[in-house]
Amino acid sequence: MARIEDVAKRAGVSISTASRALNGHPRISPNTARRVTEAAQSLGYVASSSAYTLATGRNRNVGVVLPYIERWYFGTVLAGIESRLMRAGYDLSLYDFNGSAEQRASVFTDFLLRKHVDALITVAVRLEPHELEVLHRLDKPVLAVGGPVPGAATLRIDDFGAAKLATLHLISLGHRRIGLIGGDTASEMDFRQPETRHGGYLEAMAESGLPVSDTWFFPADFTIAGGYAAAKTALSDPRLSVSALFAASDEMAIGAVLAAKDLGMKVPEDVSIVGIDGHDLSEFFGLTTVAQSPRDQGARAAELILGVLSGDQPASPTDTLWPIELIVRSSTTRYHAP
Amino acid sequence: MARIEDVAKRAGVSISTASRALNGHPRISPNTARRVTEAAQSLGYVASSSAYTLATGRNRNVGVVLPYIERWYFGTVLAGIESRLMRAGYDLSLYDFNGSAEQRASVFTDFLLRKHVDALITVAVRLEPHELEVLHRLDKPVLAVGGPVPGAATLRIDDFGAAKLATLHLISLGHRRIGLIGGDTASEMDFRQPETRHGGYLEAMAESGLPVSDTWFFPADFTIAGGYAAAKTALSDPRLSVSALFAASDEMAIGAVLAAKDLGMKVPEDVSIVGIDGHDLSEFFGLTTVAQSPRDQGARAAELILGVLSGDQPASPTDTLWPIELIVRSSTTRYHAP
DNA sequence: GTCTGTCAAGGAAGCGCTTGCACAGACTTC
DNA sequence: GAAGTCTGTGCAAGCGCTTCCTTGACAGAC
Repeated sequence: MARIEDVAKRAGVSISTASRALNGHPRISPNTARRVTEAAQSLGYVASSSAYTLATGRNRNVGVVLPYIERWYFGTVLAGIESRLMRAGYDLSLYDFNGSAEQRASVFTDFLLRKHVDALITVAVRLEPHELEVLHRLDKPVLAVGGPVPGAATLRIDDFGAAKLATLHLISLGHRRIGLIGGDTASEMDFRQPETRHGGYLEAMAESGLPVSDTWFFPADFTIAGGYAAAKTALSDPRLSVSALFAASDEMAIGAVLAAKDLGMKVPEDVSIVGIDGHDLSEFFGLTTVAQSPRDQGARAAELILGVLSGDQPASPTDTLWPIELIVRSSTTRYHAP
Repeated sequence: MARIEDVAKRAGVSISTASRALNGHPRISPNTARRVTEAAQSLGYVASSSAYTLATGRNRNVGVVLPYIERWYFGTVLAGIESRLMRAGYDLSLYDFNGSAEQRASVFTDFLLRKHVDALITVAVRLEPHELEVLHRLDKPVLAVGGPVPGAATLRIDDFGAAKLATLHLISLGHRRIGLIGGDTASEMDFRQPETRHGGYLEAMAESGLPVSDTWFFPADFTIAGGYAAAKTALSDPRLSVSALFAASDEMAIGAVLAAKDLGMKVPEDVSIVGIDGHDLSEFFGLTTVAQSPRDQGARAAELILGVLSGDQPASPTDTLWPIELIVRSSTTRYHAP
């Protein structure tokens, strides 16, 4: 592997000149710059990242912390982050918890402390106080996507407002008895959305002067199967007679659509269903949803962090709200008495 | 941030002794080792990874190359790799193509050359010759999961055999006219499975003396929506009258199940459907499938690579076959004439 | 009582880069 | 024409580790 010394020799300049030429410093004559670039090219030279890091303290590397990779939302945010980061020549180090407490602990006690990353993006994680302290001690830019991290910049949708909007949509269609498929305790541990969205639903109901029954809440685990099971209960108990369901995620909403069909009910004639997320599959299932765009949010998050790292942006902990959009499809319709 | 010098000072030893103590070298008295460990602990010392790398040439970092993160199979393999890697104290650098040719190119012309990773795991990518050459020149252990990379070790299922097994399952149930929902040209570009699985289907049919019609092949893009569209065509053309469908992935098979239902057909009474993968959702949809376990494969892949890196395993390019399992659920049944 | 071998610990080089400082020469400016 | 300002380049220190080589202390062998 070629070292910078080889490049310098071949271009007939000193090592320092070679370094400056390759890094695009001013005060290098165009002619020299060209010779160095050509020498590097012909030798296939690529700077060793560890030497670069040791000398500069910069890593060209951003860490991403998230609870699961294999779920649609997280994977999609990650894809967005990665594409923007790579375009800027930045590496991405992945730290996911994989649902394991010890893996999670090791991220904070070991990995993050290795000075391997210049900045951190967290995706919808709900941090414990001592984890937060680790983050602050790192003294590196931190950006939280999809859920606030105290003291850090944030990029998120208004989850509360999104849930309220979805619920108000149902209410505006004349629905009065609206069930909620929300998060169970396990999912609340891992990320923040469940309870915030629950709150939006409650406020929409309250503001519209509608009563809410505890029996209209059906906890689930944010998966299709979970939403299916919850909806089956919700729709087959004759005492409840909800005419619409709001699911706190599209995946659960899709499960609800499938459950309704399996119960011989027609969507939306017999039951209206609305979700949140704008999941890839929501269009396929004709689901009315409040869409966010995780991929674009990820890309934007990377952009914000890159801005801070390049010094263009101040590192102030700003709270950026990502726009949401109500997409009405064929899973919701006007209420009519059975 | 504490440096090793601080640790040494605090423990009252030289830097070199501190280093050896922290790395568990022999020839350090137990007493000294303890003092150094305690000093490190109390200072919250973590070795700088770039200094470590520069001095040793080792990175404690494995790169993972894959075409998409947000698809179930890839995300799940990735989760498996990550969990095993973290357990060994290894970082993971993510390089995905994101469906972008230039992003893909930059992985090979830039990122991989930075000496940032000790080894590479590729997931189901179909490498171009010049990409392969880059890999070989890196002179680092490479492991290919889910699809061979010439000259590298491989961990994969027998895709050909899996497809054959799925098809033979249908044949053994008396089906004769079996449609194939396989890969379209776009998906064949990105990864290898489509055409291999196609081959397995053809061989099963041929060995059983069954004719195959070109009109029984329905290309799709390996998604639920794609499988749905393909199955709708397959099942609604009266000239075809296929009694069973083999889909080259569970996601397409799920789409097929939904299409059948929407056409008013009963699964499996009116049409049997089988997939490949053992997708998280396959159980939910009662899908008969040939299951692999991407998560376990990922973990195993990481383990194999770690073995090579630690010197326990030779770096010989072995081809490891991961077992597959036919899981019969409620989407397939014995053929009976309409 | 000297010699050799073993063990624990330290000195210092070196990994491959960046960058502050020094310096030589060319170009202004009065 | 001397003093001062730019420009372009080189020297060498230093980033924080690991590890080869050496040293010193001590025990057992002769």
